[in-house]
Amino acid sequence: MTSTVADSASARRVPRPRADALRNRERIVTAAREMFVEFGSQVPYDEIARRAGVGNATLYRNFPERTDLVHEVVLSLMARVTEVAERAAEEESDTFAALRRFTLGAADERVGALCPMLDGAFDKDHPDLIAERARLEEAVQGLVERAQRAGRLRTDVGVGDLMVALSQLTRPLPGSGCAAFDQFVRRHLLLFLDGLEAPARSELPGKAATLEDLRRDSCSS
Amino acid sequence: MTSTVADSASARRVPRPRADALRNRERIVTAAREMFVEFGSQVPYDEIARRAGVGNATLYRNFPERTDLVHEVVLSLMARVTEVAERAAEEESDTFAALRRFTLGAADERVGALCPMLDGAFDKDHPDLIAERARLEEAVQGLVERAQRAGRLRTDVGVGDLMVALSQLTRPLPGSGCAAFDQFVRRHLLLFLDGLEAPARSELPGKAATLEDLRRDSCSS
DNA sequence: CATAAACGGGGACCTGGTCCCCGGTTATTT
DNA sequence: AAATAACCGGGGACCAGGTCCCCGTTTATG
Repeated sequence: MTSTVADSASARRVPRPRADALRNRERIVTAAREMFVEFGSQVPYDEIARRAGVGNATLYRNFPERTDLVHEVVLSLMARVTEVAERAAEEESDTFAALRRFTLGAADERVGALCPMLDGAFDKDHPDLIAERARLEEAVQGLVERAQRAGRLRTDVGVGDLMVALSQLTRPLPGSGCAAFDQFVRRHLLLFLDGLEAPARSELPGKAATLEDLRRDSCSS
Repeated sequence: MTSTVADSASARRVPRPRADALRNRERIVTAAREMFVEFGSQVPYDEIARRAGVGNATLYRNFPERTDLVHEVVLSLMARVTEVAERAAEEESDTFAALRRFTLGAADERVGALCPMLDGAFDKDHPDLIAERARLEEAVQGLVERAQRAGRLRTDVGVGDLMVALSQLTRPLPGSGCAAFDQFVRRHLLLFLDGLEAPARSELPGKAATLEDLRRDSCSS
């Protein structure tokens, strides 16, 4: 056995997974993300496998616990959304335009899926998750604060308000996989953003919602 | 058998249901409405019965088919929302304030529940339903047109936009029966309404959504 | 007070999701 | 290019949970 493979990994016994195995794993996560958004994270394993175009055994082999799959999906989704936020902040000069771009971009990534994730068993305190969440929060918080300092965003709203409304508005109606619905969603997001713009047109009850508020409330049930 | 009872109904054999029977039926519909909102219309029959404080047999006796129950719940909900719309139009002098009042009132009635109803088997063309829907549409359409004519509501939005966004924003997060969430919902509805107010702050893609659009799209899946 | 309608809980049936086994297929190695 | 081992996929057994009915008891009516 000449060691041509085991250069960076631990000695031997980790000969690198096969190419199609990784491809399948990726297809599964993608399919799961779509299914979770549409039917919730309790959707049958076999359905996910079918959507991914793989046998159910492959799915069970890759993710023996449902928790693992949810974890992977949430992580990948948060990474993508964070990416959107960072690019928006970087490439958009107008602070409110940056906020718009983030919002619409996040909608395209189906952030609405993050909410239903919080239902069942799901390791909320996993290190990976905390790290990724920190990145996301920092990015969005940055967008919000920048726009507020520039006087473009009303100051009686918080990151939590934006994120929750965004999630709610982008959640698909259960029955419809209807594509034309996307058009509606964009309209409503833009309307909501118009309401977010300074100066404020009305007085809001309660307090600006931070992300801490969200975490606390969503566990209270 | 002296016919003291069968005055308005068909001859005999319809001696009027017992008092507690009607009371139970009402409690069931109320419980079902709450459960549907929170868990979708596929929620187990036994759970509904438990929430209603009746035995499951009573539930099965009153609504042998799930369709019947959904039908009843939708009908009762639409009636209540229509009521809200009509009172808002009648008692509020400012046209936009009427719109606000309707929106918040409808949220209290949990219109969000109407959406998940459209998933499974559910007789969409029942006469009762068509009639009630006509009343509702007329009432809301009236509110919208009045506000638009008064120049208080932007003209690039339609009844469909309002109803869909309203439904979306009031849908509860699956996991949380969290009461504090209501506070958020009101904030977001008010923000959305601010975005709806004339003059328009941005240009929207697509066309103002009528209720016809909604019906067409939600069946396409 | 008599009576019949309505109630409620417990248990049998059955649908539908989970999870494993094993024969066939496909990427890697010399 | 052939050998080999990892990976794949479908079918079926197991099992949890929802549905639905039966029957002894309660309660409104006249």
